[in-house]
Amino acid sequence: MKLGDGVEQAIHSVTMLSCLQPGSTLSAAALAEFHGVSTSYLLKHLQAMSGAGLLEAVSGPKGGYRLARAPEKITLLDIVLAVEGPEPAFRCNEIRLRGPNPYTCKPAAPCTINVAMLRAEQAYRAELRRVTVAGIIADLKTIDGDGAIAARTNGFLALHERKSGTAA
Amino acid sequence: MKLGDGVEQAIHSVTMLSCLQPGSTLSAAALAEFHGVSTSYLLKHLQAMSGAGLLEAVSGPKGGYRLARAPEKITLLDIVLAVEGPEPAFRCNEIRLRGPNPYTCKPAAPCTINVAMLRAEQAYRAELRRVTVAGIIADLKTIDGDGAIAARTNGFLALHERKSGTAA
DNA sequence: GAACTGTTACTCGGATAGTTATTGTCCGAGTTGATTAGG
DNA sequence: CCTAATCAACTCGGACAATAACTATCCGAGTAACAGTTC
Repeated sequence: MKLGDGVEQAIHSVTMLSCLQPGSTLSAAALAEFHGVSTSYLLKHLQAMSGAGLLEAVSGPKGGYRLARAPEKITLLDIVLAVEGPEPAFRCNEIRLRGPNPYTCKPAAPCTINVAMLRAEQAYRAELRRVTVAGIIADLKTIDGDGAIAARTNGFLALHERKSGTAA
Repeated sequence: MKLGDGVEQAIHSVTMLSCLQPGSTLSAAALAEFHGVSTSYLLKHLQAMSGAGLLEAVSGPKGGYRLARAPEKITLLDIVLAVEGPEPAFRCNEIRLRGPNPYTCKPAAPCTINVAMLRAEQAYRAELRRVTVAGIIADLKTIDGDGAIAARTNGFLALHERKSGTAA
């Protein structure tokens, strides 16, 4: 039961990408520099999210990443599944069927333990599905009373945002 | 987001231990043989649960493991935490504080992302807390119409159960 | 001066090593039961 | 025949390798901007 560190990087990156103006992009190098993490490793997760349809990648100079959907349409679950993979955390190996005396044929009876674990994980995912990137930004603004966080983000974006005229 | 295979083994072992009569024990070797897994590796998790206060270990010949509490008092969450460790799956490394322009001092504002992830994990744990070992057995009996599963378990227990007169 | 073309530099993308956590295994300490000698 | 000490075997407990996953990195393919050239 451990999530990789890449999940945090991915969520923060998406959060930051949601702060820039429509059509603009931000390079992976800038995102990595802002968060103080490895550029190449962050790229790995950005690519995963790009493949999952969460982000759009723009090649060439003045290129970078940009959100493929509105922040209201991106949930934490989308990000976690894109980075960590869609398979559930608990996978039943059916060890009850192994051993010296396996069931002759019992395909109809599901493993009760597997059902319980999957139900718990569905609750976990449902909770993550309730949180959107837009909601995170809203909560952040509520906390950021003096605007220090927003000022820092905007200051960095002013230097690295790519207002390429490719779209809109 | 992946749980170790040991969790499944641990839950199945606890479920089986709950089927034997009060005071009796079952050796780790028997549990491993029944489930067709490595004995030494299963021991590792049985020890963890013993240290967590879920199981009681009896040394010497005719020894083995036995439940330390009633099946109604043991939840899936207890087992998962004992095996996988109590630390949460998502740990915030505060990467927002890193980078070229960290906050000068902002300890009061919590990381919104961390809060959301932890809340989801609490939902996950709450769901696991609702499921007790006794409940699993009850559900199993409901499914096991012809009694094939119970017959197999009882047959194995008749051979390997240790009705040591150590306790009650 | 404007348009076209070639170059160039910058981007993402996937394939490649290093490190850590998980899985699997082994041997030693402790304890109980049986055995055996003595009363 | 009963009792007690001794022996032995079986158990759990923690320390030790092998494997897989995660982390970090490098180089190549592609693309858009820029500079130079030509009309």
